[in-house]
Amino acid sequence: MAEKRQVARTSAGRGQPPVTIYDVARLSGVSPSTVSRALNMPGRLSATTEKRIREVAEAVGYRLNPMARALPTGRTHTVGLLLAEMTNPVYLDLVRSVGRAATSRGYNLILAESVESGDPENETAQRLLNSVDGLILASTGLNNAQICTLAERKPLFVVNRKVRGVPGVVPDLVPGIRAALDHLGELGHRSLAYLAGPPTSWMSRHRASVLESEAGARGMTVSKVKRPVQGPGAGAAALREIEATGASAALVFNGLMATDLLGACQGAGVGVPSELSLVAFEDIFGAAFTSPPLTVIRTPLGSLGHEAARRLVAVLENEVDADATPLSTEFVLRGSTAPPRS
Amino acid sequence: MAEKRQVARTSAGRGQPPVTIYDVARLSGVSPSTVSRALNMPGRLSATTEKRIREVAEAVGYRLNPMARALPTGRTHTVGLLLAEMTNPVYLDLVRSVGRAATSRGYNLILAESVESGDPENETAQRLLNSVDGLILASTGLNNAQICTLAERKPLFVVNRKVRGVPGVVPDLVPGIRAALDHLGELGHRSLAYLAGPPTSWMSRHRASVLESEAGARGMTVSKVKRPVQGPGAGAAALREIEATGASAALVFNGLMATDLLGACQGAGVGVPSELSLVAFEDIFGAAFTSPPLTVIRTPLGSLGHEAARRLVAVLENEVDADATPLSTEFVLRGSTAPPRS
DNA sequence: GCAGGGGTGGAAACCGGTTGCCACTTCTTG
DNA sequence: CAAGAAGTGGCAACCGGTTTCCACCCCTGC
Repeated sequence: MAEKRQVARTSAGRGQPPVTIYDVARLSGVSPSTVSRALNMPGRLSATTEKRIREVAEAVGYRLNPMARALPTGRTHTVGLLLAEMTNPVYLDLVRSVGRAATSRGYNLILAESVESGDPENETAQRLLNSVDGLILASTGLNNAQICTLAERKPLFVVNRKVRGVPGVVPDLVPGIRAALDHLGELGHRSLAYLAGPPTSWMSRHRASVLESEAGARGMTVSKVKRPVQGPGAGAAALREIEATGASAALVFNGLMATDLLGACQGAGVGVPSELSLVAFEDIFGAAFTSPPLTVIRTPLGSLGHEAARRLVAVLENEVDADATPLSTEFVLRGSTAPPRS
Repeated sequence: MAEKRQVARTSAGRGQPPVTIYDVARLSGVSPSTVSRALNMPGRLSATTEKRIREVAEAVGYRLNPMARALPTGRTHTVGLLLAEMTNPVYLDLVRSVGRAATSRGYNLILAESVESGDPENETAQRLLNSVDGLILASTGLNNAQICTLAERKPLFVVNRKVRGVPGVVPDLVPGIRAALDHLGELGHRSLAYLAGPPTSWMSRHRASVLESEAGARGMTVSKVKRPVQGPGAGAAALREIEATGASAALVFNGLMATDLLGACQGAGVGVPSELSLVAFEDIFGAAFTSPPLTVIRTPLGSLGHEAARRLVAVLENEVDADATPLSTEFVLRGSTAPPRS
């Protein structure tokens, strides 16, 4: 007789227990299945009962339990965004745009940062993967094989990296790099240096390769400078390496390293742009305020995130494959370039 | 006989269906409940069966289905972070620290931004609330009543705002403001202006009030300047308002507005700090690179987020109420202040 | 007058875990 | 040596929805 609840609700949520479709069903004199249909199969029921049930649901403040829905359908209406590390302020844009694109289609965003590298990141990805319907990977340290394995389990998009067999969103580097090299060429630079990013970064290698081919086409040379170990003194170390190449202009993997390098230049009395021209990849907030303001090749990370999320949701909703909109880099001329020192 | 699956799995996830505890149970010759106990009630079973089950689970690659667990327990192991708008780069710190604190305790982070204001934000909050175990509100446009209503449903923490009856995390403004005013006082400033933030911002009002009382104690006056409508020209408008007050130094609600104002000063030929001293609340990335570099009162948003998440999880885990660690603002002297013009 | 078809709504299985209760052993202990 | 306690593990209910059948009703059309 006595209905004893076997499973105790957690005491975390104070207040009365949430109202379920069973409550709504009882109150409107129909069966639970009918309530379910009224709420998400418009037209399946007679207009009058549908309306009545809707009103009752509204009146008693019914709210769907996403977990309960997820169990039978297997769909959580959630997308995951995995970042290896997001110290770089540009990621704010990425996170925002992915979040907005997701919520605009009724999806929630689960954000995960795997500060650790290697296996832990894979572990994080695996865990994340069974809480979400689809995953977006950005700035990942995972290798291609790991990414492919993940992609077999759930729809997945990679941002800023190309992995064979896995859909990805990558901007076209050529326009930005061409404009930058044209500009540097007109100023008279012939010998350039590229300060690379982390060795695991596909994008860093990609930039180096585009840089090299475009520079070659213009009769310029590019020396690749490995990124020094990060931390205090990294900027100064990078500066020494760059000077050792004899380059008159440097292209820097990202805005953070560029501001760091700029600081090192000031500390070492190296004039920018009088003695060394600087062009940074990525237009971080603040790049316009440095002195001199940084000339950059802007990567549209916001658009990349939006695009990735948009296409991911399209896949999740079984829509005809959303055609990829092409995304491009853009050269933004500010003040950190000048003709080489005679 | 024929076991027909009534509920079709979505086709989204390719590959074989995930392995469940039923599979593990069958493979190790025990009942599903025993598997459940083996996996999350260490010691409840005999050591040998527990070990055997664990090995089988590991071997077949069993992964818990979080949704299935959430249904009976009511716990999703997820915390929500709701931001009204996160155009401000300082929020990256907040998001990261909340995310880290959450994942370090085994919780996922669901991030939501409600760009709209008013009711839509409340709607977002309500929806978010039944996907998570607890919620953190930052920079919210919600009113106190709405926040209290939310707090009745699930554990909730507010960041950078005080709401009666709802736990919150707010830094102590006094140290930062005292140091700033002492500094300005020594330089000889007597008449200050406070460029306020959005009228809905509790923190803006709080800063104004602390500013006023501390200034009064030093024989200084503070004129409150309302924030002009944002957009191009906002900085110039703010500058005119500030000049109209006759103040020789201005304190600005946040770093974004401060860099904007700084740009307007440069545009209008107003020397900073020679003609107008500037102090910004919030130490945004880039504030150190402006010219002159911005002197700021730093708000430890990262620590605030960490603290909020830490205490929230403590509540969710029914731990003895974690004692709040006091958080304080800090004055960072850079280059945007000088003695008043004669 | 009756077969057939569309419109409505209910019963019940199921998703994959968790947990209260109980039965059966095995070990203490008086 | 009997009684009670502790240790093990199975049964089955339950969380809150979704979805497949199916039954029933009413309306057509021949």
